[in-house]
Amino acid sequence: MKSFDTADHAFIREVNLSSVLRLIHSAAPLSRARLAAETGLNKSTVSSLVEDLLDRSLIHETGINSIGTGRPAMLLEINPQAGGIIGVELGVDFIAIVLTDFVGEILFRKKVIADPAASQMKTLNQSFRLIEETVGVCRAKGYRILGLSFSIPGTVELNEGLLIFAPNLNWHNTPIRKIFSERTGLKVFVENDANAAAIAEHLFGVAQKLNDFIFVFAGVGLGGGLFLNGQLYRGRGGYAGEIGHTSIMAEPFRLPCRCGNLGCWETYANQESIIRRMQARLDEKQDRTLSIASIKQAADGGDQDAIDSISEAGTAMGIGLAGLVNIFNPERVIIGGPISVVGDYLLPFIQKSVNKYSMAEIAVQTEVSISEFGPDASLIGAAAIVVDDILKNPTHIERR
Amino acid sequence: MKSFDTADHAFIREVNLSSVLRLIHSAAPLSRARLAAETGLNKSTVSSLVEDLLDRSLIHETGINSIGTGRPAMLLEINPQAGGIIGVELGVDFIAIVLTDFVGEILFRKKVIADPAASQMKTLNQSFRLIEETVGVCRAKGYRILGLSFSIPGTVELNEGLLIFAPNLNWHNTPIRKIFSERTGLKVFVENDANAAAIAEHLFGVAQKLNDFIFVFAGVGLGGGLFLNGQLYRGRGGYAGEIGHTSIMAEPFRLPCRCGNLGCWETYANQESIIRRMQARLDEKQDRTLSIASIKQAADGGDQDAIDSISEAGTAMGIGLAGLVNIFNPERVIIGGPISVVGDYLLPFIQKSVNKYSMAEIAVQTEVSISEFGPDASLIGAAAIVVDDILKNPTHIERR
DNA sequence: GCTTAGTTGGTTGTCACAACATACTAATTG
DNA sequence: CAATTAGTATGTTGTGACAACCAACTAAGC
Repeated sequence: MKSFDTADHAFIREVNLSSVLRLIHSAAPLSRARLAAETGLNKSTVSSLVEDLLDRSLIHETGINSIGTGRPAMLLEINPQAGGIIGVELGVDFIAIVLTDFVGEILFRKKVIADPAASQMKTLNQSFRLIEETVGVCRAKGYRILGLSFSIPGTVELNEGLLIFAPNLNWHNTPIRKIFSERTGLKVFVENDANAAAIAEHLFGVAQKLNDFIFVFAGVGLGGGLFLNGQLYRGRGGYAGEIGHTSIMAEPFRLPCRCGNLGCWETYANQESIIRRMQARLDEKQDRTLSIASIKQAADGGDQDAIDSISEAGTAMGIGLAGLVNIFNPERVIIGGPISVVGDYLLPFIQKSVNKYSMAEIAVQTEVSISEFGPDASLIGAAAIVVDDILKNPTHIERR
Repeated sequence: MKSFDTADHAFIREVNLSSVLRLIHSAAPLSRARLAAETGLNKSTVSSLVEDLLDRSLIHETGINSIGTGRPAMLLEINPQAGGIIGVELGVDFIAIVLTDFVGEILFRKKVIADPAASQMKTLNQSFRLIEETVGVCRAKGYRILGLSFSIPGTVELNEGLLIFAPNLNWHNTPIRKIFSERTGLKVFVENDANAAAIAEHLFGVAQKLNDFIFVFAGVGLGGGLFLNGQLYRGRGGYAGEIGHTSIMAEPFRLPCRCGNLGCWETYANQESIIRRMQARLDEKQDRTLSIASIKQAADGGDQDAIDSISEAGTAMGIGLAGLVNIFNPERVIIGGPISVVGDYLLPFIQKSVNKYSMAEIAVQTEVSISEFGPDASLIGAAAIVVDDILKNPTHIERR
């Protein structure tokens, strides 16, 4: 549906408040005078907006800059103590929770095992108890709670905060927001895990100030968080980002994919593919159960089989990414999720095959990075969603 | 670069003028009262905005609706005579020009052969003469000229109206806007051909009111116009949309691609691939020079070889599209460009393989269509760019 | 050390502008 | 005539722009 959104005075104010707040977020510390110069707003307007943001406790005055001639400037920064944010990641066999402040610093975190076979109700209750505990921690610090946010491996409807379908959890049409806002009274956000991770990178990670980048969440499969034209792209029904299901011509064997086809890219480049490659090498020598952690350990110890297994997956990863780079001409591609523990071994091979298989003039414009958040990208991302909402709509937080 | 755009009174006015104008564009005829109801704006505000748009001749009062009780409404529509728009398509071996009115109706068109070996200067002069002729036609009708717009098979920088690189023309860094605005005094727009075609579909074609769709321009290669979140997506340097260069596993043979790799999707699905398939079938029988037009003729005559050649390309097209459908979860995929002359034969095979190879829950949300503009999509698109600019920024047109 | 000029930061008061609320007029049906 | 819907006129409110101002400092000359 096309939008015919209109504007009024309140909208102007919201836009300008957001501009000032986001500028402080990305370039703090800043004086009122610098803000006026950078935004093009009048000095008096900036003063009024800053006062408003101070009233909402979203920023604070943090010191005086007396370098140079003239009156020293009062510097402004984001106020980390604006409030606490609770992020929850619902995994297939775990629930992770984090409490952060308004600048994404972790104040408290906890992770518990969840039984994949347990009922939805049981898992939700388990989450609720974790949330209650975290709320307690937050209140003990004297922070108000700015929001409660869920990162979920599935498709999501944003307006209603509805989980449409999570294949690995086997949950359908779960009204997450309704359930948790009723039980906690908090403002509840729900987002897909790869999208959440992309927001984390945009606000706190290696994609700050970028308009066009792709987050590749590599774990069981390959999920993409597409950040395009300065915003997340979700597609018609929230399914956008299923990047793993194009066939690539990297290797002769073709494995069945969870999507029903053969030879999909993700079967060559996901976490499992590294284990499989290692297994194939070891079969002739010995037999033991492998994990991505144990393979990393072997690689750290100089085991060539481990290093080769990771390298091959990296090459396959890069071949698929090359196609995405051609399609999106992104500023950056970020690899995250469980696979990022072996990121240092993967990266050079990914970069090499991206450069080899994507068009030269596009490849030179693209950087490939490993997420700094490692396996926590989605969890941090849940919290980042709340920060993002406030940066875009500062009036969501009350003046006082 | 991130944007910290600010808002002021003029911005509110622009937003609201645009909202009203776009609503009239998409749902005319409408009364002021309906506009107020649909936009949520106050009745008096709508009256003021409508008067403004009338002053700019962008809309006109077109009749009275006296159905039902109460005072009859004065209906408003887009004014086709708001002005003329000149669209130019620079092809490899032709220059096409079109004059349209403000609702995209063609008032005049012409196409001339261009020598691919000729100097850039010569081709530009040839274009200039065509433009002069078209300006004459427009002036003779008493229309002002709203803009001059170029659709180009290459990469473009929008702010400067600069052609960065067009591989098939072998033009680099050509300042199209500078050249033509100096020589004609008109407002000049420059856009990539696939992007222009996407805009044409959005304003006048089968993508009206859609927020997320993909236009596939199939000719020499496969170019994509990506319309996402209600706007064109161009990527970091304007290169986005190179969709043709992922390898697909459709067929055993692997042909070299213009990008330097082997077995790219576009080598199986572009216009040339149909000719090649037909050639292979005919080699054993006879020898003659083939074109897409002659193959269509054969298919129309019931020639099974021709029909099969097209079908195979359609299947290959669908396999590649399935990957894009998974990535973008679009509302629609539109096939256009030179290949669309055989669109009726292609479409069922494309649809079939899209459904087969993309994820089921995503495939059901996606429609595949052939462009109604056929080979003219990019040319109409050039004109559509100007309409789009005015719909978004009505104040670009003077009050009088 | 004192004075003065110059520079930069930030506030105050006035204005213009756009949307809004309200009350009105206009034109139709029954 | 009442009821209904379309559209206008008037005054209010909220917003940013602008210009003038005050505030706080540095630099330079005596």
